[in-house]
Amino acid sequence: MNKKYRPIKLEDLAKKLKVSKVTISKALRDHPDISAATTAKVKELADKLGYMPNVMAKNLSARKSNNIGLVVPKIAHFFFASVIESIYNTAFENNYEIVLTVSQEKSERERKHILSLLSMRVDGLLVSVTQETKDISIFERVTHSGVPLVFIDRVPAMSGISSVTVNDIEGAYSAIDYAVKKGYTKIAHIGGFRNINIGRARYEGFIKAMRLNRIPINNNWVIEGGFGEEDGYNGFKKIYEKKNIPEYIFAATYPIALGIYAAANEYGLSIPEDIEVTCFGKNTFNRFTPTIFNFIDQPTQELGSEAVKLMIEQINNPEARPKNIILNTELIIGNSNAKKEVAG
Amino acid sequence: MNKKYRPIKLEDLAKKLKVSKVTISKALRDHPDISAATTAKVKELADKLGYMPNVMAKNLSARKSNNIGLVVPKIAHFFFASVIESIYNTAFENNYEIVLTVSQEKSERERKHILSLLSMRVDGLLVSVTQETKDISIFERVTHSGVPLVFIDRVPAMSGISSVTVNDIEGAYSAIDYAVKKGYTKIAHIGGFRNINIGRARYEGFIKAMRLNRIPINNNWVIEGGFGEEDGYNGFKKIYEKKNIPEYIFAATYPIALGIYAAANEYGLSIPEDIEVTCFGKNTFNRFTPTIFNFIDQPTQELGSEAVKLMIEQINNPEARPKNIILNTELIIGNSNAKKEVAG
DNA sequence: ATGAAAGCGCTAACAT
DNA sequence: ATGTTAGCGCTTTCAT
Repeated sequence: MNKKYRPIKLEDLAKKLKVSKVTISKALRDHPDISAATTAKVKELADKLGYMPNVMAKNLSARKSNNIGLVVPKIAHFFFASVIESIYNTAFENNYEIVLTVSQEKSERERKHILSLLSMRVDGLLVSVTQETKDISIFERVTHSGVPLVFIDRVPAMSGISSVTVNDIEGAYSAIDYAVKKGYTKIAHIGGFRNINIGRARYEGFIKAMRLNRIPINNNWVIEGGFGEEDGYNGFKKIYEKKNIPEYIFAATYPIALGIYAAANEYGLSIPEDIEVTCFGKNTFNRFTPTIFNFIDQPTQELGSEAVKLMIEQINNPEARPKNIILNTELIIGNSNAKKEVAG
Repeated sequence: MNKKYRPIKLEDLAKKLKVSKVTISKALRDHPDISAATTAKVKELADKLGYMPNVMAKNLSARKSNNIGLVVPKIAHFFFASVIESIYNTAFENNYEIVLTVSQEKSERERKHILSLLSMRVDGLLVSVTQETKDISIFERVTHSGVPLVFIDRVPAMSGISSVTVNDIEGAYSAIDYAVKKGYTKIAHIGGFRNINIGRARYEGFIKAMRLNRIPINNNWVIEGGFGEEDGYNGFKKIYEKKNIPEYIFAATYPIALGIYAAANEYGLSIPEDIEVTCFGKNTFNRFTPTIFNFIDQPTQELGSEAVKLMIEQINNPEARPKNIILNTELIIGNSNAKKEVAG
């Protein structure tokens, strides 16, 4: 290992070739100013010496980073892992780098990350907010800085900003509609915080479907909380303690459904035999295996790719008006899923 | 939106306060040179004006990035999502930024990413190689550049480099041992490519356990391929076509197991009733729900945190000798898992 | 076709 | 305690 290693720079190449830095710089970028002969010579030497441009210097000089900042609440969660992967792929295809940060559902951490991404002078910012984000001042600061902002799936209460989301109301509605058609009347909803769109819209879809189907809403069966496993777990316990068990639960997220499962299990209740559960999300890691939940499937790949495309549009055309893209969900019933996919 | 927005810089603050840039720079960093009074004044103004240091300039000047580059084959895969999340958390605690790139199991893409991370002058490089990586020249280039390198889980055939891995041989051994104790003799292995450690070690553990237990090895039942679902699917088909079905399959990864499940399903075979399957990995997204596979559980959180710690050690002490950390696995049998966790 | 000079925003070394 | 100078590695005028 070469301790005293110092990366070679333009100047080193320039000296060896007895030309100026500028010539090297231009040659490496195939600038028409430079003759084919010297360009070839420069490239050959650069290759031989393993020259690597210093991107910090390059970006500083160019006053742009070619980076898109990304802030998500979680990674180890199927929905986000899948969206992130899609974002990376789309960015790669378009020659952008993604700088990913993880807020761990903490709005304070989210704030810090956004500030440091702004400090990095990212060309744009892709954000899926935490479940506790209420203060939107940081986002106002972003737009005020002139940095394009696109929200993905989770959008704070704030207008005039581009976003890519799914039709949560429709999705929730379809889950309740399915239950009603199946003859259930004892229907519960364990939902997320309503300060952000997905919590609110899923709740609204639930209410709307209940009303239109004239199913009475039992307030003990409508729980508001976080989006995680512990929230589903606690939510179910709250319901159980009232000594009146629903037949069907619409959970706002897959982790919530897992928490419900765990709590039900403790009380000796089986899913889906005793209680049928439907949730947003789909664990495609398991797409071949049987599952005990029904899913309101979200198009994670599209969410990611549309968000990046929208971002690039905004970067290239800062005048563009904010655009809100809404994608559709699909209700997938329990094991029929596994069977269908395997058959297809 | 302020189109003509230009981020404020040290100089702007300096002018307003009628002091020099250096004073500002030092004040903001709490340099003892500067009096408490001016420091306070500077900070107040910086705050008011929303000053954000330009990290490109800062890093260029400081000749270090405070970034650690990370290259993984996949994100939307429980194992990697979990390791990545742990890496981000540990880096955050230690004030490092992670720059994540995804090779999508393509060694060519991996190479490109490593080069661009080197161009970014990352302080160190964390890599989990693709399943097809054979050419190690890029890694030699990294170490030759004096950039600390730590491999995570997947290590190419190359010595003298730090790594954090799990005890794959032991893990594989335990999976076979369990099968033998249960009375199975018709045992198959659908494994990954043996050009990288995890494919090779899992295969070796399998062979070793079979030999020590004096179980005959049927070559039709030992498949080498990739680590993905399609590889498990194709692997099982190959076995099935020989018209002799094993009782037990040890799959190298969770995706392979999923592929096996899908293929078995097509032939009308059930798992675990007709064939029992054990694989590396654990889908903690499902840790509460029953599962049809047995798992050789890998400590994903520790893999991530140990890797970052090791990396920081190497960054702080470039003289440090390479260290190879090997973590243990744990065999988890089917549904006992769900029951245990819920009970606990 | 090639090069000299200036500057991107910051920090470190050396005055004052 | 504060300021001056120089330089990080690159790109962009503007000459030649």
